[in-house]
Amino acid sequence: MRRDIFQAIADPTRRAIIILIASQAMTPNAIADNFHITRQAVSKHLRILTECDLVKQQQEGREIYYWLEVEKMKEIDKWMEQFKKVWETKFNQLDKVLATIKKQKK
Amino acid sequence: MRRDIFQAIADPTRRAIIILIASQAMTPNAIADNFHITRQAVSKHLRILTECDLVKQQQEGREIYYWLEVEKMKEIDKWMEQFKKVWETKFNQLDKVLATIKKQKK
DNA sequence: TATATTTGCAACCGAATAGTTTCATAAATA
DNA sequence: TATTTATGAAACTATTCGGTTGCAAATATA
Repeated sequence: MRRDIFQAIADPTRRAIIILIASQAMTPNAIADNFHITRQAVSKHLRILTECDLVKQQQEGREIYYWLEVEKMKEIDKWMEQFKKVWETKFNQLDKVLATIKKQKK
Repeated sequence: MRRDIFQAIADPTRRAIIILIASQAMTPNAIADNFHITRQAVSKHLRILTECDLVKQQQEGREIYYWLEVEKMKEIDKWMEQFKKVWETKFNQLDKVLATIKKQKK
């Protein structure tokens, strides 16, 4: 059972949930109201998101509030940084790539 | 068959391939040398990456060079931007979240 | 206390995933 | 020309995924 943030954000429903609870904590029922899937399916998504620490929860009576651990989202941003270098220096433009191919063929 | 960039980067091998060909174009054989899977498996990953326009290819004789379309990676960065607002304003700190929960319960 | 609400968990199911082996094709080379 | 090399596609397989229904447990309410 692979369980990392990249696999977590792969599913479009989970991405929508993430956005939904990014600015306010919500219960599973309230979250499920926004989708055409069962509350249990939402619960499973929340479990996956919780397992990779993207989401935190706190019980209030019989309700459980879930919210996004925005800090954890930074890990994706961190992974992205290595590409920013490439696209900022514009090293990887098509013509440069083709030049590299020519060079490799020699 | 869902085929989007988020699903594409979900697989760790594909993420490694992406990094590998980010700065230089490579052939499937050369890419496969870096992993403990068959060349055919790499080919399948390249097809998935190509199908969502993350990777481009150009044939040179009997070799085919693959490289990362860095421009396309910006779409991930674009999606991330909505969270940057949240973590920059530090609105989503734990204490604030808990305050929101309390408020909702009233 | 009896009932309603909120939730997570387990079992099940069809589809997708990531890998394999086998094969066909096209280009380079002996 | 015959052979080697580089590649993609097809068929197959075990596992994972995203959903469902049904159920049990805990809390709130009538």
